[in-house]
Amino acid sequence: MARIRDESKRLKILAVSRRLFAEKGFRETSISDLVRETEFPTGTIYTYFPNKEEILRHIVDEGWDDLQARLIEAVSRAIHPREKIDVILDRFLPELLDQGELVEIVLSEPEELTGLGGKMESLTGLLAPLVMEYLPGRESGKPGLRRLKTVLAVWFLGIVHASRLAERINPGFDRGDILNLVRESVRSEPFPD
Amino acid sequence: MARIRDESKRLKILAVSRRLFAEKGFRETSISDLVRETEFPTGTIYTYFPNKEEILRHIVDEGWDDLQARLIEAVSRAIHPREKIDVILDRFLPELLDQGELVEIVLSEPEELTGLGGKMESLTGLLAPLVMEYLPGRESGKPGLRRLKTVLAVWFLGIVHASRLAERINPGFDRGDILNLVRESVRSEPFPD
Amino acid sequence: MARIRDESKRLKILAVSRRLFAEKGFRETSISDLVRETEFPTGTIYTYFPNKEEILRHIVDEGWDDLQARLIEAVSRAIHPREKIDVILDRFLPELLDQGELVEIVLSEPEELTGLGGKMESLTGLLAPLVMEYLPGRESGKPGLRRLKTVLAVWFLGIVHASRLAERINPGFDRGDILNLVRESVRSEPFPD
Amino acid sequence: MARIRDESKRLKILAVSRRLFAEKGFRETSISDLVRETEFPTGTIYTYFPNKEEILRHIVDEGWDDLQARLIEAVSRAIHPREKIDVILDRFLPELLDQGELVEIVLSEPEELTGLGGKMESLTGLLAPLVMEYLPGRESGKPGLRRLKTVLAVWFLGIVHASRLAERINPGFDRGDILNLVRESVRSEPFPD
DNA sequence: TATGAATGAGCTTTCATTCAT
DNA sequence: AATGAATGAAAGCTCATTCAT
Repeated sequence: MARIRDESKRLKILAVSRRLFAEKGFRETSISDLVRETEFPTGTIYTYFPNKEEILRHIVDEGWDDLQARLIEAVSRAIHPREKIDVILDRFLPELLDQGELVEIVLSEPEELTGLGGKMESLTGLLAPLVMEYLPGRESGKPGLRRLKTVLAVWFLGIVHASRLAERINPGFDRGDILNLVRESVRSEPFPD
Repeated sequence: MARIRDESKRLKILAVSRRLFAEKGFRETSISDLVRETEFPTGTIYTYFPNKEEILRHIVDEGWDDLQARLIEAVSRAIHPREKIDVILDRFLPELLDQGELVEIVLSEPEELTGLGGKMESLTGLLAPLVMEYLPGRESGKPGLRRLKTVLAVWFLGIVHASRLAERINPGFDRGDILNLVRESVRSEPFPD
Repeated sequence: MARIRDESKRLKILAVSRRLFAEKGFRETSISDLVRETEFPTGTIYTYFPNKEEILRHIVDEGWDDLQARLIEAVSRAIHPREKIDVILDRFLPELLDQGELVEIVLSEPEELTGLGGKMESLTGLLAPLVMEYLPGRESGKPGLRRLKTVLAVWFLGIVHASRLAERINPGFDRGDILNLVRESVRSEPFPD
Repeated sequence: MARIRDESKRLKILAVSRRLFAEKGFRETSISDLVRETEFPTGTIYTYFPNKEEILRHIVDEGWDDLQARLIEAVSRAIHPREKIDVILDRFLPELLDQGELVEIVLSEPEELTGLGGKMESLTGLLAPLVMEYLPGRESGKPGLRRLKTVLAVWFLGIVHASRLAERINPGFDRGDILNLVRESVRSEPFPD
């Protein structure tokens, strides 16, 4: 293996693959598609990645890690629970929905390749405490963890999938509508100063 | 006359394909997989369907039409807005989430093959008036159509996708949690007698 | 087998097949093409012909026999050598070139199926004596049989193939030009009263 | 660098294909026939040609171009009109008829694949001026271009087709007879010193 | 090290013919 | 007798990966 010097080639392979996997699908994209679009020889692709699946895994993992790292960084800078929620709604979510290709891939390709489940759990683990802290006390008390996980999953997947749909066809709403909906839903909860 | 077209064969091809498409994916399932599992010769598959894509389309369309027909029938029997919502929450939604294979396929395979967008629009068109009627008057008035479509899409896709996830991995919640969440969310809206 | 009653069906199968074999080629025409175009069920085709090759053979043989029979009939009615030649040039040849589909098939499909060689020999055997009789005495004597066969074959195949070409593409001449050429070539031979 | 493209493989594929296409026909020859006879794996065939049709096109085009190039070269070296005609009759024509496989293919396979029409027009365009120059003045003047094209086509196709026939069956004459016939016919035209 | 020709199992689909009804 | 569903071998072609150069 040895350290591969030309990082720009590696990134180009990832960028081209991400575009093609999102457009045509993973199975429908052949290595020779990548060869044509990157203008790298076949052998070069295999110098950077051991096989096609590994390219997909890197796209998803690096994309996700990047997104999550930025989320963590931004959240950690905020102090009040409310600020943290603001960061999630106003920075993380738009950034996430901007990654149309990544979203498309994660939603279409098999769990085994994308590890969507695990990623969602890791995200949930991150968000749950923040949300819990943010939620006002109620008579009936705060929701349990199980309920919280369910809410987060349904909303997260709903948002992401709806956004993907809005990018492919015209379902009568767009990404902005989705973001507004989420923001208003979250903030409509009565919040005690 | 020659042998008569055997509907049970057609159904077996559809059932086996649905299972395999859901388990392994459409592209990952080969015609010879279908041949092995149906125990029909290749030619027989092509007697009933002109090509592989058409099998998928039939699975999705017939499954969806069936689901929607039962929804329409049940809703039309209910009288009060609230009853109609009950029918959706207590009959349609569980039935939908019971169709794990169908859900898996519709969520994973390309829009061109499943027509998910169109199906969702048709469903939304059906549900929107019911929800509108059900919603209580508010000061700020009822939500606009655009907002309603967004809500319905996000919830629908979120529910369905979360349920699919719960079937594949263990994300800390199950289908029951999802159904409860939806029911309570909908019914928590203050409803005027 | 038994005698098949419906001659009109048999003829329709032959007519449709002749058209399709000429247009697309024998191998490129499938039995289901014939089924579609005749609007007969598959089984019916096989009631009239034992297999696809036999259809081709019947097209060629019946077409050729018919042509040749009319030639013989017309020639036998003529008395003088010159009249016989006239019949060939002015009746047989135009009739032959009118059978575009037949010509196309005989020229494109394999010898084994069309028996072109044998048919040409039979035609040559018929024409040679007529031409011999027609040819004027010369100092160097009349051509030998071998030479005559060669001439007849080259001319026959050249005429027929050129005519077929003129029907498919535009080579700068048409069937009329070919007929004129032949007539003038033959008649330019000085002919003693 | 990787292995270098092996021209000898390409030529072997062409040679084997030419033989099989001529013997059995294009449609009747399968890729696995080529695999068996070349002893190359399937993939290798497709390394050198994108599909079966393209193999045929290369056979026909390369064969024809070669023939025509040699004709042009030889004719351009001759000076007097008569010499040019001699070159055609004594070098080009025998060379052409020697290419039995090529002739067989060009005559049997569909125009769309062989481009016979176009090739004949190109040949005619080459020969017509030479013949025109060669032809003696006559009272009635020289033949028009249309007539000349017709003659050339009928003779060319007749010669070639008759030669092909003589190679397949025994029609009572051989290639030598055809060549003699042509030479004598052409030269019998009274030619002014 | 970088390359791209080589590989062959596997893909989807076709189709002439048969034969149960 | 008439039918058309059934058949399965064989078609043309693809493609992820390897490895000789």
